[in-house]
Amino acid sequence: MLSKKTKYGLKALTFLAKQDKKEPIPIADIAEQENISQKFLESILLTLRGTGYLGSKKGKGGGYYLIKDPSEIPMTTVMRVLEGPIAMVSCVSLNFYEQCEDCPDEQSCSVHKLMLKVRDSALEVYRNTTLADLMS
Amino acid sequence: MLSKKTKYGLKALTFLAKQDKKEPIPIADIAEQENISQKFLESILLTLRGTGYLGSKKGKGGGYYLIKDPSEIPMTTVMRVLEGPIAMVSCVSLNFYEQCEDCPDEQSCSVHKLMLKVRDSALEVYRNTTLADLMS
DNA sequence: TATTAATCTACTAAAATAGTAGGGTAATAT
DNA sequence: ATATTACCCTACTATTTTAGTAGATTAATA
Repeated sequence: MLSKKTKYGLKALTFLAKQDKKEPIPIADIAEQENISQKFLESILLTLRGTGYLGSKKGKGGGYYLIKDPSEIPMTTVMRVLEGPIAMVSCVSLNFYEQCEDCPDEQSCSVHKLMLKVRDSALEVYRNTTLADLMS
Repeated sequence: MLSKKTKYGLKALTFLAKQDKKEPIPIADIAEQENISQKFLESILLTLRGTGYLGSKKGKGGGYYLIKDPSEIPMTTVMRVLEGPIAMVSCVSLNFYEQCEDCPDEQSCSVHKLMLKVRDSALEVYRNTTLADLMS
């Protein structure tokens, strides 16, 4: 299941992408519009800032805003930051690879075989989907 | 992340598929060979029996065995029984559909849009992969 | 200087995961 | 008849994740 963190993060990004003017939007506004706990959203946006796609400004007139065009924001980065590894087992993870401690041979492991396929197909979706695709 | 339940279930199924003779294999043997807690495996195999692909026999000479040919056992069924819905959000689930309580409009929801694509791609993998594909 | 709004730190309650431990019942082969 | 093995329960536990809440601090702006 997708975590609420990811769900809210995606909704917030889409909300920001939909704004006409690229002025900063306060967390409170996003939280209210998208029906998200403000404090929770606070930490989510902070996490998302780490992608480099999101900028923030303090003080009056401050808030969050997109740095890049939605079409330049692929879901791969967003999902990795919010949800963690795209792979369902660490032994097929590109960015978070780890050997399974109980697995004697990766090449002959049935779980490895299946999860490799699943990862590839998910990765293809995330790579070919940008924030712009989610706006319409 | 894939649960150990699913991981162990897949390993057990593959183990059974690899047997030359289709005689029943005791749980204890599978557990030992695949390095799985016997009690845990017990409950997993019981769950898997619900798919109709797995048979069991009590008493001496008893155990678990495949009813169908591995090539006729698609991962869709196996994954649904072990891991639950293939969809990452209930609003895109085929077998476990539920409306999101916080979502005013499914059609315009960015999460819905993305997760629909992810579900489709995962489903394609699971539908086109059978137990036979995991054996080699 | 006051206000606004992001940032940081710490804590918590509930649920899920991954088991362990132990009991008894039912079927079957020898 | 006995041993073996699946089946089916209950109950407990330890760890991790999830989804927050609360409150203090820092920075920018009017």
